[in-house]
Amino acid sequence: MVSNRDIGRLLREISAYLEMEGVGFKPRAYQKAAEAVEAMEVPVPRLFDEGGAKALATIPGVGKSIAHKIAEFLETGRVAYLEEMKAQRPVQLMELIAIEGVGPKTARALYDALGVRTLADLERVARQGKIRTLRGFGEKSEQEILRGLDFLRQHRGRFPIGEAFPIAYSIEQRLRELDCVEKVALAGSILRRKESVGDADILVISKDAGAVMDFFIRMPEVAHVHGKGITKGSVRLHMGMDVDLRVVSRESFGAALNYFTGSKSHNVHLRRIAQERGLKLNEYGLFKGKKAIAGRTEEELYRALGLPFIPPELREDRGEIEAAQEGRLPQVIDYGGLRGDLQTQTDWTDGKHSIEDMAREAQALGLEYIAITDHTASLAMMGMDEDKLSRQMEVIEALDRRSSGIRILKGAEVNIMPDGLLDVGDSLLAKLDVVGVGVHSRFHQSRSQMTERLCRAMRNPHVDILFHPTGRVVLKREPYDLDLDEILRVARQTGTVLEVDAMPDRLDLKDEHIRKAVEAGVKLVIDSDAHATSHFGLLHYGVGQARRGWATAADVLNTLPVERFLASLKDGRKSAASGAR
DNA sequence: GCCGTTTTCGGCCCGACTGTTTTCAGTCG
Repeated sequence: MVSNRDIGRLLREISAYLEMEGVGFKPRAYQKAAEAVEAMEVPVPRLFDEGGAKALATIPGVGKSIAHKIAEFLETGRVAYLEEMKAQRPVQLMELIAIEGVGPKTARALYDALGVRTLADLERVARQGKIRTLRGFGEKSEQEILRGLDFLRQHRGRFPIGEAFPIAYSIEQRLRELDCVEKVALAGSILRRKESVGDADILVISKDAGAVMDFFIRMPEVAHVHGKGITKGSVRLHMGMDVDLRVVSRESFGAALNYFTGSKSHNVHLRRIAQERGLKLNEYGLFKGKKAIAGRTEEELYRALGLPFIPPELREDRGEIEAAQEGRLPQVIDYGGLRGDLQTQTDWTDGKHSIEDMAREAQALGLEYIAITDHTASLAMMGMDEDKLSRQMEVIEALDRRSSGIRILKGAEVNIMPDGLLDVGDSLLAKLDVVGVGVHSRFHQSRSQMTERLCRAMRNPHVDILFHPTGRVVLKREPYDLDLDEILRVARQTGTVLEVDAMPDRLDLKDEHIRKAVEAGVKLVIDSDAHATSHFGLLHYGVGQARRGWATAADVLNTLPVERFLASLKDGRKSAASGAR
């Protein structure tokens, strides 16, 4: 089953190879087409089934040529055009450019001069000191590449939750529909909502294990079957991830779910507690001697151990068991708990859809308010200058007056300059409902510079929210070097809200940072950072992340109705005074 | 390769930053 994401990836790959060849403008066309495909609500394969290549060409940014390549991909699983380019320069380009600082041109230079085709080749020539001898490269670029390789290696074989979850979820849904399946559940680190996972675990109860296994290993996304028995099947998917399926008994379901969900250290701790009570805990149940005293459900299991149910997102043995024993386990925020979204981009800058479309979709998903936060001027690629922002504010006001059922707030994603000043003047900021600020350049400042930069921005009395506060990218880039304690102190002092960016490749703040923020009494919001209507559906990743950070609804301001939300922002008194009340 | 109330050719988000140069190419957002 080919997803829009798969097609997007294909188009990006073609774009990268074209860029490596130094072709002009085409890479950009494929890039845009990839973005459009990924932003589509309708599955592109269905579009193709119903209307052929002609229907594909109705996608904005997809013309005749790209439509035919998508069609070829859907029909044959490959694209000759891409294969030819690969034959021309047989480098594993997507792997190589996954390293930060390495792009298609660098990959080409390394191939042409040193024959680098794979990450292993790259590491070898870097260690041999050959890269620094090339024209245009030096010692620093060689070090940078080695650092990038190191980072990649630490995360090898891991998949961002944004890739792993949809596939696992889709498999779970299909298993659920089988007649022979009584119950099915996702387990493992996906259930714990870890930001990246190594594999997917799925449990089922079934009278006909053989039939379930047969279905499982014949799913269209299966590339290789590692093994298939009566209770366990294991496959490798085309996208590289392994999925394990286990058929368990009704009596053991809760125990198995607990065992396979982990984390390992959480389980070890639970088994120790069982031991202290003269019990034995394993994947089949909780036993007193030979007699099972719990195991059908996780609730039952925890209760028998003298504990309240501990949500999977908390099971890292980071104090959750002690908290549960002492009755101070937090009531973490619900997946349906958000009423608003405070970071959305539209076609006024780099978003795909109009303000109206975004508002309509947000409303359809049950949100009560959204802030439109397009980029500001100094983002060279696309930002709005003050005139354009002013015009947009008028448009938003008019739309908001006309709309019913959803409140549309005037906002901006204001750029924080290297010195901590903003690229929009205070008088205009004062007129916005929601001012978000973020860093988009000069990531490599010193720790003290970056810390002071963010603190200075937060001290601006109009700044409400610090967007994606640490700049990290899952499996690709560590947070900026900054003093988080100082950031939290100033956030608390100034009443600045920190964002949990729900985009699955950002998930910024990290879970441990959220927990620190919660402990410091700093308020949070969870935002989609939507650049298309389909992105509102990603908010649950942010909620999962917040749950991993022990955040309750009270810690997350966009669980509030809109007026109370606005009133709890830094300049809330202003809003409350001027707003309808 | 795509697109068009400046349409079927000639444009295509572009500036900051870095490391390498001594005027620039590549990457990033």
